[in-house]
Amino acid sequence: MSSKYDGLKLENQICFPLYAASREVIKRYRPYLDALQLTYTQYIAMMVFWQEKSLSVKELGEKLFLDSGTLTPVLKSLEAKGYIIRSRSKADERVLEAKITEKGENLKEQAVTVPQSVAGCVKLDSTEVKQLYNLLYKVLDVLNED
Amino acid sequence: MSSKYDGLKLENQICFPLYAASREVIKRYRPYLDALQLTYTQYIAMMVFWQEKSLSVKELGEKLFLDSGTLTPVLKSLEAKGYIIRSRSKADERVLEAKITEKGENLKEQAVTVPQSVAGCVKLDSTEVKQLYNLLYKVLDVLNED
DNA sequence: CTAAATTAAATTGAGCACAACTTAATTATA
DNA sequence: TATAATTAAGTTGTGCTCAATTTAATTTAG
Repeated sequence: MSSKYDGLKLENQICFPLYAASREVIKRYRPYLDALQLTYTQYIAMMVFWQEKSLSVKELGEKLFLDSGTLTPVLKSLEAKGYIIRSRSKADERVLEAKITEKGENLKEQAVTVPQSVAGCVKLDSTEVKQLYNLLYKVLDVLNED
Repeated sequence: MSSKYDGLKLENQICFPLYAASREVIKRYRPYLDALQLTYTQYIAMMVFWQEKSLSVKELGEKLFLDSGTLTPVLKSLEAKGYIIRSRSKADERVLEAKITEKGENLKEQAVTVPQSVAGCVKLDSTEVKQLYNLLYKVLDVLNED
């Protein structure tokens, strides 16, 4: 039996399992990230720095889908821990460049086991992971177009 | 060329697109929910009340994957708006029962168009939505087992 | 060249999300 | 049946997340 209210059920809105699964997976990172003294947001920022070495707040924000309101305190915290250095661009004083330090590079060695450890909890086979991955990026790409 | 650090790339961790897509989709709800004077968390709580009419904080928390630390202020806010009433269970004074009001029921009429409006932004076809749905619940079910 | 528009970060304030702890009620056990 | 253990909510404190605003630097147009 269906009604005009069916769309208003939790189990009929894709957005709810997305939201719940996201939080539950992030929770699984916590014990491993606690050992590194990183929050999840600090961790994904460091993942970008391990690849890019140096970038502006705006560039980092585009990669993480976060704005300066979120990133400014996260970057200050990472700088306080000694993993990055923040400095104004000489070419354009509006731009803040964040650059990974030697200490930040070294942290990569300790972080390298984190993804495998968490992957063990999720228990999708490689085909399913690929499917999920493609669907999520399809959603992200469309929403990112605006 | 692959390295032992490949797992530490954003694009190789399922958790990142999950986190980013979740936030981006929720952002699409905002304009519609603003019109109802509801936040997203208040909205998913109301979705449960539209189905269940009355339940305890614990039961609601199990459905939403949220604890009393999050739900207590959300429920107080919904009560302040007149959509629910909170009262202690007579059978067990520890339990707080939250019950939808007439006004809360009426809100459903205004909310009924929200899911369709947002679904339009996501742009997955019905097969893809079903796939995504199944994969997300698979992740949730496994993580929920502990 | 200068005023207006744009841009990049930072700031502010509201509302989660969650861990850790507290309080009060109920249940289990010695 | 005392008391110990457990349970349900609430409280507290930290850290996002985001919208809206502010500040300062740069670019664009008149």
